[in-house]
Amino acid sequence: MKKTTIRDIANEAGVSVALVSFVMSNQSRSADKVYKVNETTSRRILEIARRLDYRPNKAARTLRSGKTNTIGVVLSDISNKFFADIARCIEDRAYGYDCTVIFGSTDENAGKLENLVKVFMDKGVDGLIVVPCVGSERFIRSLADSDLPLVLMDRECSDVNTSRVMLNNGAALSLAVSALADNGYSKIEMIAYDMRLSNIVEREAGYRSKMEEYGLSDNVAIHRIPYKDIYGQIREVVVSALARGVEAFVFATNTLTIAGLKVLSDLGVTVPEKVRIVGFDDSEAFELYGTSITYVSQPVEQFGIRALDLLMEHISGGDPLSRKTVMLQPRLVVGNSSQ
Amino acid sequence: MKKTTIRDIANEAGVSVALVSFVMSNQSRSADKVYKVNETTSRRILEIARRLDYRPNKAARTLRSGKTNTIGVVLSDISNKFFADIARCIEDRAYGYDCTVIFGSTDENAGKLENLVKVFMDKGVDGLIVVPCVGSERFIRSLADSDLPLVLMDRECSDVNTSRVMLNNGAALSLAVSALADNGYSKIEMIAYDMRLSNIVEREAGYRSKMEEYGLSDNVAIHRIPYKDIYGQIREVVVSALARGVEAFVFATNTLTIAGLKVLSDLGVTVPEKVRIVGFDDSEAFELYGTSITYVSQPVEQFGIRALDLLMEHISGGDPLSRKTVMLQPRLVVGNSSQ
DNA sequence: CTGAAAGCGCTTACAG
DNA sequence: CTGAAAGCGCTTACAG
Repeated sequence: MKKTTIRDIANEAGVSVALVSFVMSNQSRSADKVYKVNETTSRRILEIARRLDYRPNKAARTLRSGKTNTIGVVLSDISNKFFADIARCIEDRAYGYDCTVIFGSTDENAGKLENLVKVFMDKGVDGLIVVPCVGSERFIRSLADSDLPLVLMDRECSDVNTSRVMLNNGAALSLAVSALADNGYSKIEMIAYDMRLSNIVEREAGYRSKMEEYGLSDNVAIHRIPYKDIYGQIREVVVSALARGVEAFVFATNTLTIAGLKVLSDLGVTVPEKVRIVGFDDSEAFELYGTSITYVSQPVEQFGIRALDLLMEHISGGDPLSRKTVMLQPRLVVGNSSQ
Repeated sequence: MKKTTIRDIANEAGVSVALVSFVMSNQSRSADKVYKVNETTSRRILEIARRLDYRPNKAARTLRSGKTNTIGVVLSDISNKFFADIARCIEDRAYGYDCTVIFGSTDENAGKLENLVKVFMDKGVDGLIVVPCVGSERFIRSLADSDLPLVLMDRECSDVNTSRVMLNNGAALSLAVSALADNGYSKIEMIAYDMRLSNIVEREAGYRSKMEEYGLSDNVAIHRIPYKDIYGQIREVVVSALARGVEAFVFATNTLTIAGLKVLSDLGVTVPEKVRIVGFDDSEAFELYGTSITYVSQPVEQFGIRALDLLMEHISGGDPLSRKTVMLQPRLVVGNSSQ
């Protein structure tokens, strides 16, 4: 019941282990490739391998070759729907690359991020996909300077020469503002996070510049909510904004959108009669809300797919100068909440 | 810039690699343990290791010892909130065991499950946590007969001698029925899946027996929805049930609950005025629904924690006769939807 | 208490 | 076209 090794096959076939190894590795190449190995021998070896149910020992292969066929993905929180969806896409696509994936969640904590990356490197990964968090910039820069292939996702990190896949965050909030301004609303306020994450910063910039474009500079108001007690914080903001006669809210993230809708619902403020909103990201929660939600949609699956493809490109050589930035475009889904 | 190995340390310290290896592995034991190695030497070796930033090569260690410090977790779909939450718990807890986790999603497809398990075994895992799916019973039985530690989660698989962590599914639906019957409702119908998953079957049994307990056998009605086009299927069921004068619905899963609420909302059937419902699992979507939902709550984090603990117990020896079944208890969260 | 040596299973030059 | 051999970095008996 011991696992069969390359040596067992060699004995059985009466050839050297080297030849078996050669045949086995060529096997995984293109099917139409003509082996340089004698075809009869090769066929015999393959046959024996199948009969003995040969499974290459990955640890030995890794030790020898240095390749692990494993990649590490460091994201904020895998139980968050956005990242869970991305994780799923990466998992599926990695399968095609004959590659397994290990995930880690940072909870927006730079220390955890650093630690996770170290654990993954110790474990042995061929490359890393990382969602930066506040405070991790320096570490990520040093990481990029090492020779481990790296792809950044969802959030920028300045002065890092590597590939990345990002959302056009400015465009996302421009779409949100336009959706409301085009319906004649001008008192549009933004609810964002306190955190200085690049994507949040860019979304704020998108909001601001679009407001200016509509000549609404004087109405610009960005509310930066601390990461804890979101509901309570938003409630305060909403109450005072309503008192000032706000006409609409745009939200910087999905979590903020849900919390905002919950607040409005609890306050008995109907949408879109009393106030208009444009959300961020889709959510199954929207379906149970009374009115259909207008929201900015991200091509979630593209995050995973493109990031993995870029990483694989790095891993399989590819000159370091060919680093690419993939900019994903947001899309507006129009519902009644912005009418 | 090459990675430092045990040999570099040995050279630097003027001792054998064996001694270094011995010191390094003892180091990871209890801190108060007195080394049998000369303390000065040991200290010097440790010091050099730190100075040279020594990181043990996991592949070499695995090749030699056969241990990978990796476990595989096979679940339905990691982008599903329930499983994503579990994944997160397992990830966090595995860290404490100095162990990494690889996840795989079956999409309720026995072929995928089988394939994933094989990939994980080839990759090398010390153990497996598996959520069975319909049709995977035979394969899982054969898996349990191999010597790879295995823990079943969320769903049963008969005749498998291994540990498992399950929800008391019967009790879950009993709670749901009681919540409604105690409020005087008797025409309570259940919406479940077509799939013959053990947890669904047990939930149906729980519904049925509780109805009988209340003397409502004649009102028992279980609607089994196919896995595709859930919304459309539920809509048909709901419309005809309403025509028959149904008073309440109980749902077998979270997805069904959300879809059901959506259908009711679209039909303009208000809850609890026109019909009462008890849902399954919490969801952020409930927060945006007009009335608070009564639902059966599962201790989600316990699934991950207990399953991992059981698996680790298997892995670190533990006699095969001590297989345990952990039965998690559901809890009823009362809202207005059942009043 | 410490060292020399074998070996885990594979791949990769290097001969022939 | 095929084989003998070295070596990836570690751990584990076995000597001394």
